[in-house]
Amino acid sequence: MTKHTHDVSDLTKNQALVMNALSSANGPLSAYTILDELREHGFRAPLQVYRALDKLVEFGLVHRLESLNAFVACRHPSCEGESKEAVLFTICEKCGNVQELISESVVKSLKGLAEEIEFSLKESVIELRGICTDCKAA
Amino acid sequence: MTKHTHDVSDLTKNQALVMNALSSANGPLSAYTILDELREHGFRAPLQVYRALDKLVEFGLVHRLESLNAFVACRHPSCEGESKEAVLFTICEKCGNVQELISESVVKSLKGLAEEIEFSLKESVIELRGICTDCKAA
DNA sequence: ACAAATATGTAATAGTATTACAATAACAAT
DNA sequence: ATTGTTATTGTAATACTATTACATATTTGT
Repeated sequence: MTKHTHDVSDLTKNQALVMNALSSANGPLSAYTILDELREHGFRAPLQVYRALDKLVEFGLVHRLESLNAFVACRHPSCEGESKEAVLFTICEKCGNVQELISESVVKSLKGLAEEIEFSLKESVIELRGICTDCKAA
Repeated sequence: MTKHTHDVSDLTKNQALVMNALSSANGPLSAYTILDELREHGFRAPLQVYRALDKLVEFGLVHRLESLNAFVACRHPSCEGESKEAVLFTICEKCGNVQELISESVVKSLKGLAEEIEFSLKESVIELRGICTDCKAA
């Protein structure tokens, strides 16, 4: 890998297929859902999906939602690079809607805490579960 | 359930066995590891573990680590009640050590963010991945 | 004692992810 | 252009995590 940023043209065939499936979805997808969607494109085994996902996550183009065992395309064009400590998600437990955010104030308090306890922070998993605005209104 | 707090004497037989397995472990355990440890006490099926874990998590006596698919006994005596929005974990990717913390500053920024975007926060999943002090030293 | 609610036992199945091995394609350096 | 190297792909088998369904037993409240 010579470059440190990635766009679709950098991706291999399988990576591009998985990326496309996630980008055109309007929410998180499980690996096996992606597999089923890509069978018509020749996918036959879970590993084809997991390998592509591994790379896409590494590139910062895709995020894994730990509490959902699912994956979403990144909405922040700038997620590549050092933002693995900063991204957070809200997950509506009613409608399933997922929002991706970066909060400077959260990042700051998190990094402050890490420093305080001398923990060398590499990556943050922050998933806020609750009810979104729309569902509260309804 | 008439009371809102729980100690070991409130627990059923299976809940107490699972709680004890987690309490005497020095780190997170997977459900199936717990199952294996409790076979000698008569456990035979995953569901016996999962049902107990569900309750223990509900009581606030046990936390689930989403990024590890594992469970830990709560170290904060006060985790029962409204702290599901506040607890966070550091996970050392080298030695596997897990530390449970509550940071007022993190909680505050998180709640501030939730309010800002009108998200009704029920529960926070916060798992900080990195290298712990001991492993950095070594 | 009885009904209702809670807890348990067991089997089967569903969902998620990895290991192992073989083959192919991409690519840099001679 | 060939060779050696690395990255990617294909495929099968397996391991790990979690839930559904159904039967039985225990506890609790009246």
